[in-house]
Amino acid sequence: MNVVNESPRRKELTRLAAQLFVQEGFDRTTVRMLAQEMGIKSGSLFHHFRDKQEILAAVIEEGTENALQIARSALASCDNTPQARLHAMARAHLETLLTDRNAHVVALYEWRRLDPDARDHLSHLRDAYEALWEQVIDEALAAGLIQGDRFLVSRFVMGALNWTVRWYDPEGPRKPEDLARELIGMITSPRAVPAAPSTIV
Amino acid sequence: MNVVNESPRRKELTRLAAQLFVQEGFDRTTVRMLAQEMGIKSGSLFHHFRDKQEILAAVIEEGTENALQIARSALASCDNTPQARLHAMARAHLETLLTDRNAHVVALYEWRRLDPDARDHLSHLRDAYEALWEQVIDEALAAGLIQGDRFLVSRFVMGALNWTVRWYDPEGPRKPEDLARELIGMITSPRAVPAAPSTIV
DNA sequence: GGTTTACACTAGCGCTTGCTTGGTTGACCT
DNA sequence: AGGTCAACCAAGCAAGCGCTAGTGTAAACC
Repeated sequence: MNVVNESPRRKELTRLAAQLFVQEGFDRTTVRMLAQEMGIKSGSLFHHFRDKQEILAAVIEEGTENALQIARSALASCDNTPQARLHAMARAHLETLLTDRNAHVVALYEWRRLDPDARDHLSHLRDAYEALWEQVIDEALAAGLIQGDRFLVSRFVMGALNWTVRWYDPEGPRKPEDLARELIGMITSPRAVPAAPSTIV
Repeated sequence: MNVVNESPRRKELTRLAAQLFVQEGFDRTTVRMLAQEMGIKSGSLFHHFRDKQEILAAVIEEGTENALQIARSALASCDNTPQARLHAMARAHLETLLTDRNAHVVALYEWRRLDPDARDHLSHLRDAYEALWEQVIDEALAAGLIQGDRFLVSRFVMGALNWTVRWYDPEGPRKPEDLARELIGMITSPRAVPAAPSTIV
């Protein structure tokens, strides 16, 4: 049995599982359904994963690690101003929700189906991601770009962003860039909003 | 079998079901667990509800109708300024999340477990509620209190508010009033934020 | 050439699920 | 006294569940 997400085969199976978990929900997705989607028989599934729980954990781990990596590189490559960093985080968050949508929907909706061990491990990953946000928001507060309580502002912002998975349509006219700009514009003082990056037409 | 939520007995059973659905999730809550929590045998449950699905629909219907009613009376009894109406809606929303927490958590997390008929009926209720929000936000936009795209602003605000069910602690120091004030303060221009109501110390 | 490894198969065990059936109880009405 | 009705119960059915056991096979390695 594979134990790490490194195996390409396992990675592909994880991706398929994420899709089914979104469609049906974790509990209603049976191992037989998973196996069929993967083109194998249900027994063969347990060669790749110890049990059904481990598939859920793999899905969430994959998505969260990607989000963390994207956010870090977005912060590393943007201007070093509070505005630019805030914008980069929002944009990175929304782009992750687009490219890794299934995994993130699963993470948001099925978190409580994780057993305690997996939840413990994965909450460290999630905390690392949220810490990035809180740091960027702290900088914006210190610069007077936004006002309010540090804790509440970060919760509100992450709530607004995470909620997008319930209504955002990737096929629609609005791009992640647009959403990010609008959100940052909404929470910053009007006079403080910088011009949009030059990539926008 | 009862068919309306009017029966007091059924209303009480619905309340208990909401609690279990939050604790365990809809799919993992068995009819035997529900029956035990209600102090009856599993077969007796089907005297009150046609099937398990109907219990879920009853829970969500109850919560949404309460939210709608509270929001309407909050709007009816507040000052007729965009600020006051915005604030009243946010506060009403958060207070509903507090008093009817279980039902709302179920509505947010288990919506997709509804069968198409129930979903159709309940989405009309939900649309009526969201229409209240969009109206109030339109007024705030027209008054120049906030800026941005009508659609996006309302989604962001509702996202921030709904997300509170994931982190808000009713036992903590922050009251719904505080959260509402902070959120409105965050999205409105600083100079436009009115003084807090006199009930705040 | 023999052994190991990765991946897949068939068959089915033991258990739980939502729901049904047929019948009982006790409060209330006429 | 006789009838009604909501509320409940004991028992169990058919279907589906996660997972295991044991086996086959083709490629990779020594």
